[in-house]
Amino acid sequence: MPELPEIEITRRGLEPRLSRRRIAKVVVRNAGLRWQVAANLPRLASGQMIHNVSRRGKYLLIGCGGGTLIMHLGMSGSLRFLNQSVPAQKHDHFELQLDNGEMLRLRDPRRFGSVLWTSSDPLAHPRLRDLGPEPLTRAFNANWLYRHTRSRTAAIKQVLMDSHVVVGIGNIYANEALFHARIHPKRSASRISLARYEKLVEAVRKTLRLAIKAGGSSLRDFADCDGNLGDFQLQYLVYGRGGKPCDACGTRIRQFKQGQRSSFYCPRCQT
DNA sequence: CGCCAGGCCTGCACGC
DNA sequence: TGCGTGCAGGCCTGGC
Repeated sequence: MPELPEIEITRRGLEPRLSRRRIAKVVVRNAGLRWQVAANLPRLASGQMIHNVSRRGKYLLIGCGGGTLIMHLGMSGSLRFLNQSVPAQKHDHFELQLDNGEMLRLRDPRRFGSVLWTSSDPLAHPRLRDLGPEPLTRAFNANWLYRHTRSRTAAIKQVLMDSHVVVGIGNIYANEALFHARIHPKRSASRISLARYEKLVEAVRKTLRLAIKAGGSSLRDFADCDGNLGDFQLQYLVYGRGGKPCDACGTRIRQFKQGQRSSFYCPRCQT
């Protein structure tokens, strides 16, 4: 489900309600996530005071006094605050019970998500240390993209979705951003000018900001940690619109497979 | 039944 | 030899 906007929406919901709370108990109902949840994680995280909730790419970082809980929502994960008396359902795999009777529960039908614990610098964790810049910071800019694509033959869409180049952009937002930048998803990344990369950087930022503002995209099951749905799917200009007319010129939106993912573009607007 | 779905790691083959 | 790179497969469940 979640790309950067959805994770950021989740983070904003978690921060005020987790900060300065103590983890009373950790419950692992099903350790079989993307990576097996470590057997000692409940012992390490229990009793910890939570200081802050941050985000790195699509990873949520719950910063505690003695370490950091790192969570990834995979394709189908979502987090929800519930009263501890609410019974767990089939795909509820993990929960943090807090010292105020509240509980944060992870639901993830496909189990591509993960829950990790590190007692050292979370940014040095093997899953995080090689990640590219955050797209909403100045470290992500046209020069960076230009430099990193000189020797690459890959298509620009696949480069945008490569978390070593830039984090947080998944299939939906890659499609949408390329439409805004008027760049064909199949265009070789090495054959894009610096000027066009300037446009693309702005398009990525605009797309992500608008999505965050709309509460993210709720296609099937994404909801924030209070169960509220996002609206951004109503603003899609190409994603999921194969065969429908382009908003800008009326040409039919085309769809094709690129690296096993669906790509959508307007053959007239995007070159 | 087959295909599709918001992610991303791993292993392999290739070319420099 | 050792890389960076590109590509396919795999992990899962659910919905159409």
